Amino acid sequence: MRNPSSKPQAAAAANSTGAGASSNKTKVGLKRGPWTPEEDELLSDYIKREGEGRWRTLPKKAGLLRCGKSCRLRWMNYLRPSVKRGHIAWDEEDLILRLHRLLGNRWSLIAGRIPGRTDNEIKNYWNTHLSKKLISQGIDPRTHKPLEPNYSDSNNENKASSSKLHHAVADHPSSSSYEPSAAVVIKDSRDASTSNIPIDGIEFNSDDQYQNPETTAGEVHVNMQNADHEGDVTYGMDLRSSHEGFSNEDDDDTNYCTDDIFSSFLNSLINEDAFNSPNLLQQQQLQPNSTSTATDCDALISSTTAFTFGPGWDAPSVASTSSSDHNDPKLTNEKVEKQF
DNA sequence: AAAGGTGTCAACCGCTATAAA
DNA sequence: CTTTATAGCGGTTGACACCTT
Repeated sequence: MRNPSSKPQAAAAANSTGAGASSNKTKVGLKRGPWTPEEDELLSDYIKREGEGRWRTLPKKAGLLRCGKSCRLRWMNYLRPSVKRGHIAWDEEDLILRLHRLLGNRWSLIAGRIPGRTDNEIKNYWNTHLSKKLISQGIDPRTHKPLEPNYSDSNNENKASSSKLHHAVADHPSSSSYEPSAAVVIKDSRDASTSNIPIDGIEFNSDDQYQNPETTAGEVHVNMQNADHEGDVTYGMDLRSSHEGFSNEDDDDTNYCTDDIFSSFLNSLINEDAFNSPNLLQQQQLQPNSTSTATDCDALISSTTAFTFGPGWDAPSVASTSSSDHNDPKLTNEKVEKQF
């Protein structure tokens, strides 16, 4: 197995053909493939001077023979100072698992909750590690439920294009085949599909799921029926904004809310999820050698804007012993309210 | 030691959403 | 309303390092 931390330098140093590129120069003389240190420097210097944005014109101004898209990707996934590289810690992995269970293949959303990690990195990590890990534990990575006996067969039948075996486990489009039982309907404004998110103990507007994206666009209806807090809470949210934070410019509609609200909402879902998931508890029990501590998690979480977990998230042992507290939607709601 | 297989991940592709002209 | 530019997303590819035989 390769040392992941050594890869960036190696990749950056490689200056010939690149991943996904059949030739080095195509499309009117634009260079493709791995970035050289010189190109990285040009791009970094330019962005430090001029700032991000205007990607189409950036390469020319920066003296790069790359398309703007490639520049943007390189900056976002590699050169940005905030990008954290290296091994994904256990608590990060755990958070990815929880978020994937909630959100499906919404890599950008997941990445937005994990400081310093990019969607590409998380997607790769999921495809290469976590999905296999779940399968080895008898868990369907698409649904986070126990695998069906014929999982592999049906999965392969539905494969459309990937020819590599190791891609098969990752070949689960975010919504088309992902049909958990429960139901948060999250409509991505960019996307005609919806995510159907399983959350035990919370009932979510199940009538509309998958059927009518228009009627549910941008909204999550949460009906906390088993709580002291009765009545519906409607969250309108632009999921695209999660990466950069909300603009707060188009909040004419009072139903629409800020990133903080979405953050809090998601936090509450994660907390709910954390204490209602046998799979996660099982997984946590499978990590006896984990060095993760509450401090680790605190450090991770504190660096995220408006991202506050309750104490029960900190350590698996707490989750297993005080789950009743964290199943209490009242507490979850109080945490949400504290955000304001 | 060599060949083939496998795993990893940076980079690419195609597509959609949004804003501005 | 249409067109164009820009930004961003998820899925996929392929080079390369490592592993196994």
